Amino acid sequence: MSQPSKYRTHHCGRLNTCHIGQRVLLCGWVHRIRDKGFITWIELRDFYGIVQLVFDQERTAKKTYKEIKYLNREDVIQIEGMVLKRESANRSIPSGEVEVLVETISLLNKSSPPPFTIEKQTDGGPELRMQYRYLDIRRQPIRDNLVFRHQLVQSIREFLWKNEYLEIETPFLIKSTPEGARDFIVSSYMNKGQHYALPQSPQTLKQLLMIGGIDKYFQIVKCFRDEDLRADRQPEFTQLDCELSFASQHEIMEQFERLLGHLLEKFTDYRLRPFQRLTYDQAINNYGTDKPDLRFGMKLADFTQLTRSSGFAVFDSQETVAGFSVQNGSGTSRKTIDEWTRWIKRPQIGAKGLVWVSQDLNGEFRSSVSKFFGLRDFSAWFEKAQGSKGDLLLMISGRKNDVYYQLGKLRIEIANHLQLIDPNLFVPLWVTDFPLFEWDDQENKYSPMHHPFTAPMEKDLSYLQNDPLKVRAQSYDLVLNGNEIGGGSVRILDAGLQLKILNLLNFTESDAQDRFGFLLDALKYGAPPHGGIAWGIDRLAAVLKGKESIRDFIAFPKNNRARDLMMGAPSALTAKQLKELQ
RNA sequence: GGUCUGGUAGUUCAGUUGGUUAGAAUACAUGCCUGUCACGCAUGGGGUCGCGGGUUCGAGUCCCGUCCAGACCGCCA
Repeated sequence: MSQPSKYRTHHCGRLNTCHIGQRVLLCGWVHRIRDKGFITWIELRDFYGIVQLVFDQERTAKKTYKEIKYLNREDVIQIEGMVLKRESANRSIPSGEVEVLVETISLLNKSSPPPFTIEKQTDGGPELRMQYRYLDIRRQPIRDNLVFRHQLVQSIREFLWKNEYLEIETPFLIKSTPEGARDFIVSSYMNKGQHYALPQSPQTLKQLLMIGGIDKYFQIVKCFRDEDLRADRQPEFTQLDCELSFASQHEIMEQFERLLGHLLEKFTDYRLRPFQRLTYDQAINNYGTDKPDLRFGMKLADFTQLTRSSGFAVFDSQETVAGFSVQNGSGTSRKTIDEWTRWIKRPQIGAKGLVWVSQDLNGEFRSSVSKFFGLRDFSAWFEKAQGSKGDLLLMISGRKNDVYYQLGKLRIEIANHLQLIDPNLFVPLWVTDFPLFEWDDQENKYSPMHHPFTAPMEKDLSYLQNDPLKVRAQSYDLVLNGNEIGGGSVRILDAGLQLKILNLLNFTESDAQDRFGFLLDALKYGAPPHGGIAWGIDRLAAVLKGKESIRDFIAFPKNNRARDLMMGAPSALTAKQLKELQ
């Protein structure tokens, strides 16, 4: 047994009927005061929960009873008293059957009135909560999120340790690479005029570990990208980074499917394995996105051939006509359809309009395009979209890529609107067979869909020279409920092929040597076949709790503009600091 | 870089067609209350209507600019 604490003998939230009759010493924050005149209750809160303290004119010493008049919310106090069974229990908290009759109280530290209430449902807005993040962390929901994140990370570590993965730290001060995201730059005082970059991911380093003979590596590590933020994107974020030697794509996927399956079983009601698998093309053609949410239906269907030469210019003039059917949607009001139409015409989505066909329960069709199409057309479309009586068909025309993107977005919007998504459901899947490259319109060049070290599929190697966009990659994404939570690939093993890929990505031979020479060299010295995967830990935690924003799963997040509102970072350097770097 | 929404009491918000002294809830302070648990009741203090300019007899309200916050697009190998 360790020494008894000078501060406390028990934790507030953990007191229960077992402790009745015991004298206890407790510490915590004054959560709420209910002063009834003859009797006063104070809710005392610590990390473990809340317990009710009781003071009254009969049982409490006059001196103590006077002292509590000066207490305020969030004051830090220590009390000594006796645990009693409550006259009227509060079933909504674990300690609700007992209360502590206080004998002595001491004020350990005074608190100013907090700018927002420290409650489950606080009255504070997001900006204020960020500015006083330490107060926000006192609130149960944020504390629960941090506890959950801890448990998640512990479970991942446990699993990987058992499977002989070695946890190795890689450096944060590394060399800047011009591909990919914008680097955060760190100046060097020892090497004036030169700069480190913070890693966007330990990608090259973990490959070098494999070349160094490490068999299985993992790291739970911060990564840094100086790009604009989103609700699910922070400039510094935590990755589970893994790499394996002598492992095929199949084996890597199998292992990490087991890991996610294990986590889902531990933290959710989900039990189903194996995970579904879709190729990139299937994902796009069926769901309009490479990270589909499979918790609901509404698969996309292509109507281009079925609508040709009808005289309806909106369809005839466009590359693609596609859509999906909404089950039991035939009763949808014009007002709602108009809302969806407006939603999809917003500049962020960019559709030109929305065509609808509804079939009521008697099989009668109504449509916004009845002038151009008839019963035979409508029936054929419904059949294609696997719709039936009582359903509503929604269609968009335009350029193929745009149409599928827009339908993908609309599909999710409607599922949310109609509450088709069961929040307790978790549907993971793998997406494979990604293209190795995509065409970058702005820069007018190829860019890697994953990263430049991803191995092409061997059967597609012949396209590399003449039709690089046809080359598929040995890469895979792990998707959960419409969120990309991980991605990985088998890596290029051959220095010559690696150089060739870098050339295709507009690196001259000397650029490639300058930036990635260390890796190209290392590949010449017996690199083992290897590959790996990286997961976004912040996002995984948020998705498992059914939340869109990752900010409440990070103790001290940054805001929309990458600012830390609490400490006021980033900020200007002093003249002295700047001078030292020159 | 762009689109949209918002900024009024410590906090969350309402504020009509431009018109008297800008409201509510909550928080805070004081008092009352014999078992509360979001306790209740009474009273009170609390405002640079983000900032700058313009229109007007008159602006929280209309116009222009700007700053800040949030969501999204671009971006994020």
